[in-house]
Amino acid sequence: MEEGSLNRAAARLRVSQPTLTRQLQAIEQELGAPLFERGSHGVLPTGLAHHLRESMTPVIGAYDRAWAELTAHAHGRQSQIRVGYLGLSAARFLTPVVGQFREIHPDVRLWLFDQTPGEQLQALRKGDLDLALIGQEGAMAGDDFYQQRVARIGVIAVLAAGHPLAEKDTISLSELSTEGFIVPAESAVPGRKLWIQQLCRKAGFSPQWVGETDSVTDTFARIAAEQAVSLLPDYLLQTAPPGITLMRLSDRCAFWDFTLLRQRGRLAPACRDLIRLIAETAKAS
Amino acid sequence: MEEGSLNRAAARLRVSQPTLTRQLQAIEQELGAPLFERGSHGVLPTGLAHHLRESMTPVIGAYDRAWAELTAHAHGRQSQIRVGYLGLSAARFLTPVVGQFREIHPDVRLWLFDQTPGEQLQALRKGDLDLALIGQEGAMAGDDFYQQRVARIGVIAVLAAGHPLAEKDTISLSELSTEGFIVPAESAVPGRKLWIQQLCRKAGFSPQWVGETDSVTDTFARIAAEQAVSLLPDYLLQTAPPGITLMRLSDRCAFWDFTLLRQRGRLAPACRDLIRLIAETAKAS
DNA sequence: GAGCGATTATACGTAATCCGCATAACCACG
DNA sequence: CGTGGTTATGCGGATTACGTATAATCGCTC
Repeated sequence: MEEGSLNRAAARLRVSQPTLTRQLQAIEQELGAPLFERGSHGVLPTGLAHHLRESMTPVIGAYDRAWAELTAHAHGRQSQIRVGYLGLSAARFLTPVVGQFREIHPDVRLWLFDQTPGEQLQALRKGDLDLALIGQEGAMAGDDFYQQRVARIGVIAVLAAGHPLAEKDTISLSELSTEGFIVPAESAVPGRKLWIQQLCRKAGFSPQWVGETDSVTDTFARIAAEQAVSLLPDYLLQTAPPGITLMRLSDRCAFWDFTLLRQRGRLAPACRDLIRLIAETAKAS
Repeated sequence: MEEGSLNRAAARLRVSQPTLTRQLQAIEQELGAPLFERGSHGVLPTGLAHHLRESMTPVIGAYDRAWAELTAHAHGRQSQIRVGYLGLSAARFLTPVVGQFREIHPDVRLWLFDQTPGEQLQALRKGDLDLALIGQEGAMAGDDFYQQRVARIGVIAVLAAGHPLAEKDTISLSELSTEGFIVPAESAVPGRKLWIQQLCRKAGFSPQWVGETDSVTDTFARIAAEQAVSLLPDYLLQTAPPGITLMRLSDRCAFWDFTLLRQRGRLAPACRDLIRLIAETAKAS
């Protein structure tokens, strides 16, 4: 259209004139109508040609931009990192890291999403997250993502404040063998029930389930109301609400693995730095 | 990504597995990073693959929609017709047609653009118009568009109300031979000056130019102020403002061709109907 | 531990595609 | 009626792309 002549257009496109003629014929045949009218003076665009240019120019632009973004990503120049985390773990593991990371990579946008482990896994599967910070329930993800243990932390028992065991100084897992356990729903925290089950098995008993909840707040409320118990990772130690007593388990074998899941594939430098910072912070604490 | 296996994906895409493997390798090489991690269990998508799907899905969707629209256009199923017209000619030639057309093609969107002939030509060249309704200045478009004379109408002289010739009953072109002519700028109405020049030549004289204007309103104002004259198509006969007298020329050879320009290429049925209606209306009036 | 079933990667021959050169056909203009 | 411009076409060669057959690998089961 700009040259008004297949000859000149072919020269500009670095192909021969017969080639361009045939390519044009192919498109016209596929469309079902001519794009140019030929004459001894050259070619004149039809309305269809104008229409094609108008509608395809933005498509090509969008493609080029997307491709540029993709190659940048492929070469490790990531413009954003999307991290999912469990709200209550952020204070200890994530908050201190954000500032340091921004200093190293001020041009990389850091998105933080407060999500349950179940939501994080779903987001990873959809490709909406690059990194997920969850407990060892990450094992439920199977081989779909890379896993890395960031820290191994203790376990605390959750008791109603008036519970007899709440009066003691220390508590061991076996003392909970006759209690009723409350666990979060499998959809919210996949694998948590299994984890408690295995812990109890090590302590020599099989836990008795008395209910499922949707959130930590809900867990606390029901434990206070129903005199039930549960087990949680110990970063929640300082967050006991009124009516709830949190006690660290004395069992050595009772631990909770803080796990980082990341999307498969090459690790961008920025992402590597972020993971390093998180791992260091977790180890130090 | 949906199948989790090159074998199953190849079957779905109706190609052989080696072919799909090589196509994937080609894209990965061009990107510079793998899209999948291979294993004996099948393939697992990397973060880059997720990114690619996220960014390319809308591009492909936009392409498909644009292509569908294009083939529809190519097969004559046009969803819109964009018509440029000269504001003052609409009442006589275009307004009556719009209603009739809407009855025949209620699903075709009719866009009407009030533009000077110069703007219309420019819009045609950009592909922003399908049809243009102008005077015989359309000849200036050269071979870029199809031309069709819609009607041949008379010419009127524009005189200041106090002008001596304004007192007469009839007027012929030769009586204007000593007057000063005002014409619209070439950019606004290309060819108008040439047309007047040729008319005067037929009448045996060469017109004397005293100024250029940007609009009909401006033309009227300057003619009233400067006692100049001009020539216009006679559909403006009823629109004389105070201080202006409009008189039909008695010369038989003085006429103005009302011309329809249309984009090159196949003529869609809806567009053909619209043109037919315009031509009939013009002929009847 | 051997074998089976599944996976992806590679080798190779063939078929199809695509390109450029040469040339034909056409037109406007002088 | 040639001449310089245009686009279209025939043809040979090089490249590409595909499918079949096969290799290499891995996990699972017996």
